[in-house]
Amino acid sequence: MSRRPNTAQRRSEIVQALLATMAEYGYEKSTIQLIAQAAGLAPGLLHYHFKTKGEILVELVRTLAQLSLQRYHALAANAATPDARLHAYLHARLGKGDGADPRAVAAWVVIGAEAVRLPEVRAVYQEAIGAEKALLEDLLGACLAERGKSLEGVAPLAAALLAMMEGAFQLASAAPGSMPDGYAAPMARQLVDSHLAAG
Amino acid sequence: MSRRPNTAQRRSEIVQALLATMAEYGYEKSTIQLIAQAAGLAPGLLHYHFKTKGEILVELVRTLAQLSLQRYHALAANAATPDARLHAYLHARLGKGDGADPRAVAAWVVIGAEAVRLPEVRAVYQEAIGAEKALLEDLLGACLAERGKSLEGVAPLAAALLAMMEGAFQLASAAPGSMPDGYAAPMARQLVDSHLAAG
Amino acid sequence: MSRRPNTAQRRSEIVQALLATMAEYGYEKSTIQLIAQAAGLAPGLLHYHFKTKGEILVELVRTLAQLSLQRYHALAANAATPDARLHAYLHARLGKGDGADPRAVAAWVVIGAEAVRLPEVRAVYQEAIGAEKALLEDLLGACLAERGKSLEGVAPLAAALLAMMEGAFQLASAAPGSMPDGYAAPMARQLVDSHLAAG
Amino acid sequence: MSRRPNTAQRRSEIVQALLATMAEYGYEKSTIQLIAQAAGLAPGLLHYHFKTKGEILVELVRTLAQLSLQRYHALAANAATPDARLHAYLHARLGKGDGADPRAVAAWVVIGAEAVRLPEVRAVYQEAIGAEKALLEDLLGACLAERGKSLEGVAPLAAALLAMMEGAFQLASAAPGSMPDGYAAPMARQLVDSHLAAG
DNA sequence: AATGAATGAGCATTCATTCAT
DNA sequence: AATGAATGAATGCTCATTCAT
Repeated sequence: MSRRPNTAQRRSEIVQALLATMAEYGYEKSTIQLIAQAAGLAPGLLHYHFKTKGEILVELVRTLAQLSLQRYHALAANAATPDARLHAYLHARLGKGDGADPRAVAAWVVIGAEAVRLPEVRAVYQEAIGAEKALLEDLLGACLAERGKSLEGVAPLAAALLAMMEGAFQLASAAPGSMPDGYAAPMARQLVDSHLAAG
Repeated sequence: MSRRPNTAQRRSEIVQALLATMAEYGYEKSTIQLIAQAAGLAPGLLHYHFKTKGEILVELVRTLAQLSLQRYHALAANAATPDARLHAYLHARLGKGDGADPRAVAAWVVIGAEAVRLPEVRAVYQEAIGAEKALLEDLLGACLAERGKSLEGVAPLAAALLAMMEGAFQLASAAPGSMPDGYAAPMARQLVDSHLAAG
Repeated sequence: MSRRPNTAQRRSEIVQALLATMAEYGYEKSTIQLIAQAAGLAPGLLHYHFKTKGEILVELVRTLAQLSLQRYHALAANAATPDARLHAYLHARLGKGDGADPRAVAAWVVIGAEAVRLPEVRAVYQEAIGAEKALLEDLLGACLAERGKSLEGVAPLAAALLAMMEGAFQLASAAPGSMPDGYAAPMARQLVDSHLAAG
Repeated sequence: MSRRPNTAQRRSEIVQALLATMAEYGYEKSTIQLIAQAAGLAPGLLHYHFKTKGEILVELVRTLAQLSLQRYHALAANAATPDARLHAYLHARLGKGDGADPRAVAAWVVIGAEAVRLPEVRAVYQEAIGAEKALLEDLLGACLAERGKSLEGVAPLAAALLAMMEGAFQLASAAPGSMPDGYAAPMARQLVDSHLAAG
């Protein structure tokens, strides 16, 4: 008699389609037509499942943020010590292969720029950044605690590492040839290890 | 009887206007009308001085890259040692005040995202990043040489610092409240100092 | 074993929903989705009971016309003289309270404008206006006959009163604050009474 | 060197084009394309001279209101007595021929319905109605004063006449065949004359 | 009868670019 | 050099209607 809702499935398809187009065309040039085509759906249907194009973007931000956390948790499952967990984190975020998706990285860079001007995007972007920062502070704090050191400098250290990660995404997407191969994860590890040893 | 050309002046005014609008509206939403208004010029005049809107953007990228180098050179004028020059560089790029322009930072973030999809922008963006990276490698190399150390690891270290700087711009523009105040320049210095000491 | 059809009930619900939305949004902006929501029905169901949106409008015109006549007959039931019947009519159409529905009045105004351009609506609208005019001519004619006067001027008089009524609806819906409170029914009565006395 | 603005001229052309299309298609169906075509202009140009379609409508309301007053003043120029001026007014508003424009009447009816739902339209519509009502009260007041009568009942009388006029426009546009030919102006005159004589 | 997803044409609006003056 | 009007394609969004379930 009635028809089963399939909204969740469709919404996810649409968000994935935006991810794909945004990595190639940016947000503004990812037209509804283009996204619909990438999703294999009729254009009008996108506005049935999302009120505005901006809502698709916001959901994409949420999806990518969640994905990032999931990837860490998967890699950190077997990490026994604070240092191992920190390394797992840096590898999850900066390592190549193992589910690293250049499209997702490029889309994240575009999102970062949209967050500069779109309040709704900025809100969810900041939420994601805040969660990431809190996690990183926890990880660094555990490493410091194990060494019997003060937690005082943990906030700026986490901030600097976060910046390094975001910048690595930026440069990987916009100036790929200019960067050494696979520098990010090992270098981040070395820098933080030296700092923890010295501090 | 002909009046003297003021093209250079006008072009500069237009580029500055784009800088201003892009920080607030992004590139796509910085319409010719809006840029003209910000510059106090008639819309039609912009296409007299620039063939396309994209050309204004490319010139803006060049202008900002040049500005960044100038700021370093101004601050490094009195730096006598390699370490002093490196610190001057990090301060020039990450320090607050002293000519740090939030609008320019925001515009640079937007440019980074446009570089992902626009080949002409990517070209000049990579050129700027390449120059910055070369400068940074020089500075780091001099510090290592002074300590009698190998130059082997200089490329990834420069890359990591470059990433940290770009990421700091990103986060300063899109998630300002989330970051500790004035963390970037000191933390970058500490990390590189520890690394140079340990390496 | 088949359930009993409830088509008549559903059609009425849908028409009432259009009445409600049209008073607030007009006809064009009363979307099928909106009407369905106001009726508490699924959108698809509206096209099961009505072939097109226009058909709902036509049925609404008929419903309102019928309602108007019913209201007069209810109020005129106890009127013994021609003058009493005329007064009952004017009160039924122009009086406040007693079932006067501002939404119905507003909807009727909107219908009047749609009748300007939609032939199917104009047809039923004119039918309703014609019936109203005939009734009014009958009522006025009886008053004149009772006074032993000629029926000659009855048509323009009925037309003028009809116009006054329609205009009162218009102004009540679109410029409510501008009109004196409860002016319409008494003033119409006075004007027609003076005219019958003088004519 | 510079180009002379022609905005006033263009705006007027566009408003006239809306007047023409609205009489035939209503407001919602008067698409920008259609209005542009009626004005002989490119569609995009309409949004150069008006920010939104609604603004064109608002200007049309103002234009029609002004026109109505002008028509009265032209006809009343030679009226020496209060009664002559009142008759000139009724003739200006209800008389056929002499610049009576069926398209303007139909457009006014459509405007009246749009005023029900669009606040910006309602505002200017009410302003126009208010001005008309004030003028009518002045005219009626002068007639009463000349007869040495109280001005007490002037407000509802003006309101009733205003309603009659608006209703006459409505019926002339939506049910033309149903009304007697040229009934409105003479009948309005008779009704008000009887009333003034009797009151 | 009923549901809610799906379609696609149509809409107001935006905007880079052109051009007459 | 400069102005501001003009163009027309493109875009996000709306919506009556259809249809599989």
